[in-house]
Amino acid sequence: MAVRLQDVAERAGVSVRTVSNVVNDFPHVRPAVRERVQQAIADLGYRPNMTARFLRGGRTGMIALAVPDLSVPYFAELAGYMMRAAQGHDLTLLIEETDGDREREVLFLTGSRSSTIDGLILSPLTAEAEDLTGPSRSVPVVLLGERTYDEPLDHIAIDNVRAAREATAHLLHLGRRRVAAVGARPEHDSRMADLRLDGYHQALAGAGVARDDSLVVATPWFTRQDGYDAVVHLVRSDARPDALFCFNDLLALGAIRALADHGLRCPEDVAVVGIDGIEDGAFSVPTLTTVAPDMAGIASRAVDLLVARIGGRDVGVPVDDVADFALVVRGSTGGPGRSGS
Amino acid sequence: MAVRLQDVAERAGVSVRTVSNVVNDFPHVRPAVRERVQQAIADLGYRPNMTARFLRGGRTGMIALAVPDLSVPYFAELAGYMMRAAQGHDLTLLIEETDGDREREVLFLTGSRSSTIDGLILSPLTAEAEDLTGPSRSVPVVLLGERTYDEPLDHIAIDNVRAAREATAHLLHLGRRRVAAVGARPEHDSRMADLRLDGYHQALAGAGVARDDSLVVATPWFTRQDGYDAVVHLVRSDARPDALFCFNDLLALGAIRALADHGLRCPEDVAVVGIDGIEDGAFSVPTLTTVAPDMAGIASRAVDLLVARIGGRDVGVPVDDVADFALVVRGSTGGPGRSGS
DNA sequence: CTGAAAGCGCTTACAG
DNA sequence: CTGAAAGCGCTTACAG
Repeated sequence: MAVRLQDVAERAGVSVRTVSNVVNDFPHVRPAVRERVQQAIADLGYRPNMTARFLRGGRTGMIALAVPDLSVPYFAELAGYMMRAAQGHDLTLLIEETDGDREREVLFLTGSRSSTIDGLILSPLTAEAEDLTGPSRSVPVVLLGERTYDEPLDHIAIDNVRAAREATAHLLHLGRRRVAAVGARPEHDSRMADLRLDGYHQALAGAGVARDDSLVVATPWFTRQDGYDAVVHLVRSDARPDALFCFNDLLALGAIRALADHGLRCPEDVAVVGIDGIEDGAFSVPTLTTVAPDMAGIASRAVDLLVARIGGRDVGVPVDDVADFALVVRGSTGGPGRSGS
Repeated sequence: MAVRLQDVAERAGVSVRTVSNVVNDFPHVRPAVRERVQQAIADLGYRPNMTARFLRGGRTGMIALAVPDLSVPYFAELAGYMMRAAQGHDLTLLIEETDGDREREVLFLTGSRSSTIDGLILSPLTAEAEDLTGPSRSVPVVLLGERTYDEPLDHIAIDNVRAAREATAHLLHLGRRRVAAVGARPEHDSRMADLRLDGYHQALAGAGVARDDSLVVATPWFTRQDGYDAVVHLVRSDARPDALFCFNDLLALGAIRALADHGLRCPEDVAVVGIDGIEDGAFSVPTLTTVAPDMAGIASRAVDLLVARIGGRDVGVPVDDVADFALVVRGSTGGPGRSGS
C-alpha cells in the first residue's frame, strides 16, 4: 500500500541509499540523478515514513507540553506560544491535559508513552521529585511554574514575590488601605500561593499598612467560581475590603462578577488586580488590571532549553530561569476601560 | 542504553516471543514463566518502545485535532473534551493550531507528519476538497464545523440555521424589535456565517419583523475586538438596535464591553445573545445568554467515528452528523446574573 | 506452550 | 559518487 524508499529506488533505477540522499538533501548526488529521483518521488507520491525514521534515528521529533487544564485561558494561550516556539525548531508539540493528576503528569516520562517524545515541558501540580529524576525518567524535562524541588531541575517562572508585591503596591498607591488577598492556600499549588502571599505582605509592610488576616481569603482552586465565592465570603464576613489582589485573572474575573451581583462598583468601591495577563481581561467589564508574564519569552526559553538538553549540548547545571512580567493598568483600578455604566 | 525485549528475555531465560506474550497479556503463558518475566521486566525497568511497535503494527495510536486557534476558548474547551474522548479509546491526541492556514490544516494529511497519526479531526477554515480527498490523503478525516464540501466526507456540526433562529427568536420574544446580527461575512468562515444569517432572517420573518440591513454588521473575524468594533459601528451609524444576536460568544463579550463604554445598559438598553456556550459567558458582567452546543457529544461522536474509520469498520457512507445544542438564558437577556450595578 | 527468524521502512558505516 | 547490507525494537506466522 504505502510507497517505500525501495519503490522509488527501483523506479529511478538507483539504490535506496541514493534516494535517501536526495530525500535528505545530502550533497554529492549528480544533478541528473537527483532529478530522476525527484521525478520518481513525485510520480509515486512517496512520503517518508516518520515512524521508521524515528526508530532508526532514536528521536521522534516530538516534544510534549503537559498542563493541568486547557480550558484555563492562561494555559491555552501559553500552549499557542509553545506551539509556535516548537515549530521554530521543527518539532511537533504534543499537548497533554493532566488535571493535576500525578500519574498523568509523568505519563510521558515513565509511562508507556515515554518512547513517543524527545522531551517534556511540564507545569506540575502534584508530581514528586522522584517522578522527575531517578532511573525511570527517560527524557529531558523543563518545569514551568512555582512547584519547586530540592533536586536540580530546569525550571522557568516569574518572580512571584515581586509580581505580587507590585500588584499590591499598585492598589496601595491608589490610596486603598483595605486590600484583600484572594487565593491563599489552594489545594493545587500552595507553593505559588505562598509566594504571592509573601509579596502581598511585603507590599503592605512597605506602605506601613498593618496586616489584617480577615482580608486573606483561601480558595480551593483558581477558578472564576472560586473568585466569585471569595467575594461572597468577604461580603458576608464584613471585612469591607476596598481592593482585591487576586492571585490570578480567573479569580479576579469571578470576583468582578460577584461584586456586580452585590451592588459593589468596580473600581469605585472595590478595585481589582489579577495575575496572568489573559486576553479575557482586556474585554471584561470593567477591563482587568493584571500582571502579565512574558508568555512568548517563557515559551521560547522553555523550548530552547529543552532542545539544548535533548541535543546533549552543555547548557551547564540546571537552569532556574526568571521570566519577565509587566503590570498592565486597566479599568478595574481606574485605568482605561472603566465600566461606563 | 535502552532496555530491549531481548534483554528481558535473556534475563528471564526465555525467548523474546514469550516476553512479548507477557507484555501484551496473551494467554497460554505458564504462571511461573509469566512471573519470572515480570520480575525481569521490573528488575530492568523495561518499557516497550512505542516507535518500534508502531512501525511493526502500522498504527501509531495517535490522532490529531487541528483547530484554528487554541486561545479561542471554544476550541480550547473542545480540545479538552476531545482529549478525554481519545483517552477512552487509548489514543493519544495531538493538537495542532492551524491559524486557518491551508497548508497547516492538511499537514497531517499530506505533509511529512502524515505517517505520525492514524486519523485526523479537522476544523477547517481554508482547506479545499482536493486536500481532503485524492490520493495524497493517507488517513481518515472527520470534519468539524460549517465548512462543507461536495465530496462525501464525515462531518459533525450543529444545525446552525436552527441555532441562529432560536437565538434570535429569544430576543424577539422579549419584545425587542431592532435586533442586530453581528458577524456577517467574516473572512474566515463565510459559510457558517451565512447559515446563521439565514436563521436570523427566518426568525424575523416568523415574528413578522421587517428586515433592516443597517442592522446586519459584517466583521472580519469572530474575536472580542471584532464584537467591540461592531457595536462602535452600530452606535455611529445610528442604527439604534435594542438587541444583538452575535454569531459567537467572543463577539458577544466584546460587544458587551463596547456597550459599557458607550453608556448603554445591558440588557435594559440592548440585550445580547451569543453562540458557543464558553465558560467566560457564565461569569461576564452581565452573564451571557448563549446557544451552547453539546461539546462533549461532539467530541465523543467525532472520536468514535474516527476510530471506526481507522478500524476499517463499516460505518456506512460518510456521516453528516447533527449535534445537539441548548439555549442558556442568562443576564444579558434579563435572566439570572444581571449586572447589578 | 515456546523458539528461531523474518520483516515493518528507514539510515548509515562499509566497500568499491 | 553509489551499491549491498546491517540494524533500530518490536510482532507474528511458522515450526516444533
